Amino acid sequence: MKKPNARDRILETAGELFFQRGYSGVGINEIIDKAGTAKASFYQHFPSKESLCEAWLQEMHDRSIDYHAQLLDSGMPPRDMAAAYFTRLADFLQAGDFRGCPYSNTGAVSDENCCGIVRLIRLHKESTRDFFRRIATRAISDEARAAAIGDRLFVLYSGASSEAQNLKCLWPVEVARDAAVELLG
Amino acid sequence: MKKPNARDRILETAGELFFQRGYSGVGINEIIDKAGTAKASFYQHFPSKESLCEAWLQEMHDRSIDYHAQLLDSGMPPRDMAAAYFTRLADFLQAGDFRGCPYSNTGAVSDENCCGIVRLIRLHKESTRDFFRRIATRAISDEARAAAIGDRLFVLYSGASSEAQNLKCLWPVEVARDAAVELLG
DNA sequence: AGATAAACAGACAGACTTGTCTGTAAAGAT
DNA sequence: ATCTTTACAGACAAGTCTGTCTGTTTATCT
Repeated sequence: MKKPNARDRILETAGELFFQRGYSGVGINEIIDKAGTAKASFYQHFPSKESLCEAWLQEMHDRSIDYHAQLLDSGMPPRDMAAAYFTRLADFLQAGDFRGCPYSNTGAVSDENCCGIVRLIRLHKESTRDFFRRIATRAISDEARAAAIGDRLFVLYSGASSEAQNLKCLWPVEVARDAAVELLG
Repeated sequence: MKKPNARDRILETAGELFFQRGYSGVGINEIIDKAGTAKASFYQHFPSKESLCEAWLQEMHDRSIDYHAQLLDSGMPPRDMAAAYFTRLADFLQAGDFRGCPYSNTGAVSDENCCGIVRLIRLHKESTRDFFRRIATRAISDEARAAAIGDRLFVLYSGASSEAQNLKCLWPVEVARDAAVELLG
């Protein structure tokens, strides 16, 4: 019987619900019901729904940073790294019912005054761009060309997530993976 | 003094607001206020908010079909067609305060039971994919290869819109355009 | 002029939302 | 044993939302 503290239960439950139905599609009442906590407990740990969202994005971002570092340290050739990344993306999307990128989805419903959320989205996106640039740098000697190819991989990755969500299918990810392999091969 | 009928005013106002702040971020009361109509008039023309959204998506889709046909009939070489398309996308995003793709943004907040909306999003995305495949077919003789490159252009296009929105900048579109030119050149 | 259609104004219902508040129960620490 | 922290339960405020309703005004057509 897992019984972590209330904060962790809230964060985990909110993460699942936010991912599945979007930040604006889930209310606090549902979160605390499913997490089995009282509303007062919620507001003891999070000053607002927005700050809960920030904690969720931050947690995913931390995990993403770990994964990027792990992949870059794996010793694989860059082409295989990119292929592994896209294969994992395909698994992730399929497992999550093609809900796409949580950051982009959250960004689509948060206006400019949610500056904490917007900041985290931008942070994560820039860090993912940087990850792809690092991969490209290992495959391409010309520095400027490597940066351009890295950005290209990043754009392909984003489009693959987005269209897999819209079309509820996997081919955009496969297309992006093939393109990435060609660009790095 | 333009004074179209109430339905047109509602549709135009809703279009601007949906685009700017997202489908779920705009209420009917605001729409009818800004359109200068009564609520009863709204429900005389649209049975629900969802059907208003469908009318909006349909209208944009029709315009998009026209633009695609016009571009394909322009007599430009395929590489220039794609370049023109991405340049226009950049203008569109900049003019609209980097709000990204209305279809993807709407898809991010509509669940599966909004089946009319989901259908239109899928329709539009498939039609855009088809547009890129047609461009690729004119530049690449091998049929299978052309289809694959067309899909790649489509994924680049989607990623460019999405990341231009997230990062509030234009470089993803420029990256996608350069990649498209390379793929077709 | 009289009939018909369309748009007007706006109250209202019912169900949601976030966030605050009061009070209670169960732990662990000194 | 008492004190403090943490969590529980849930009512409540104040506002939002969509959609329905009654009734009035304006315009067009015959």
